[in-house]
Amino acid sequence: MSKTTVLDKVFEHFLKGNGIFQDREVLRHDYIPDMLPHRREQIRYLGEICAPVLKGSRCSNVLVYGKTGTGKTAVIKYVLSRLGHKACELGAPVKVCYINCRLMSTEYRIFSSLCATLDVKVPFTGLAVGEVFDRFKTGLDSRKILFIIVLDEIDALIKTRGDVLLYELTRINETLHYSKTAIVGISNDLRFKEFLDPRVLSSLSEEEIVFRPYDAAELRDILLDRARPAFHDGVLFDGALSLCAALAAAEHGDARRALDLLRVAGELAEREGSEAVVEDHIRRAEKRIEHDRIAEALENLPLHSKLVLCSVYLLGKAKISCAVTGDIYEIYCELCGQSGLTPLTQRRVSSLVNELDVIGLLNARVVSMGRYGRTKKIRLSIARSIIRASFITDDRLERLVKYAPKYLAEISSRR
DNA sequence: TGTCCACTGGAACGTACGGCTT
DNA sequence: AAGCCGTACGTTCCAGTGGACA
Repeated sequence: MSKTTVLDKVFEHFLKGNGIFQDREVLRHDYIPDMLPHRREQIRYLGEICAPVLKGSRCSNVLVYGKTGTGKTAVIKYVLSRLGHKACELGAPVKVCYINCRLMSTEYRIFSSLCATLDVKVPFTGLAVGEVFDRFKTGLDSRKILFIIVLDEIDALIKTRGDVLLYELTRINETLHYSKTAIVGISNDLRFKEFLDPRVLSSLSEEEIVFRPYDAAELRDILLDRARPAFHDGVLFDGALSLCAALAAAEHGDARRALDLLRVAGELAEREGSEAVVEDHIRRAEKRIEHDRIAEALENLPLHSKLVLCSVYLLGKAKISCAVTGDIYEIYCELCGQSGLTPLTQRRVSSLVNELDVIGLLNARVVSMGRYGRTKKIRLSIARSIIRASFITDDRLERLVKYAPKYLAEISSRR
């Protein structure tokens, strides 16, 4: 059968399908609905905090906390978008800039993105950060506006770059004559305040709003609200919806996860030509999401991280389930030799192991083995089959996952 | 109780690179 | 074209560490 025929059939099947979805976009996390159930209190409070800008005064800086999928970003975008409309009606000079600090990982990018909102031109790279900050300040002051800066995932900024940028931003009003700024910081990490300079903290947290996790019943309401426009009538079984809410509630009440589950389950049902989304679809969606997350992480790893992971894989395959840094480094060096690469230093490999631990592909724990030294015990935190399946498609690694390192025999004889 | 192992992890520094300003 | 800057990725150095063992 030619490829075109196969694809034709796929498209035909899709077009003829009974149509599970009415509008699947409603289930994406960046979709902001007209109603945000169970967040009335937070919406009202944030509205009260921001309202002064409509009368030309600066509003307080706000820190917003809550775990992922508790509606922080949605509420803030919702309130600020309404505020923007109202300001427009009244002719109040208000401008809002939303920045995700994890995506804009450097000070330079953050300042240049602030400049972009104000139509101040700065090069993509090449200027000193101080220079970009000065251009931002001058540009802002000349526009005579109230500027609200939303810094989402603000904890990412502190962990990587310290709080110099926040210090500068919180002090900026002292040097502005005609414009004023307010900062809305959003954090998933409740402990992030501990890392802040006290001066920055006191200025940044003039107001605080906490978003507690949703419980299963609340998640159910949210899903119900979204499912109505997302699915055709009678397609979604009640049990499936409840299961979805229960699974997400078990994982710290994450609405984002609940929506993902529902969307993927719908897509599974659609592809199968099912007439309804049932509990089994939800369970399979859960597995699919986890599998995709890992597969994507594996695919995007740099080569040396893949070699480190491959070393742990080979140790696991040889029934050495909990290896130490030294073992892994020996095998990693062997694999480098096999690939004609110069190995990185053990120090660097140790950092790579930590990075793999953070992503959740490895589990690394520092242990002391008495007079046999202090090291890290490292094991895989994902199934070996996933690694094999991913690496086998990579020309450089295909041979290595089948390789039998000489060092393995040495370890086995030692134990 | 002191020694010693096998590292850990912080800090400083080096190199390559892309892109801007002068 | 030279100089400067930020970023990414790496090396080198070294003080610090927890606990088994003599």
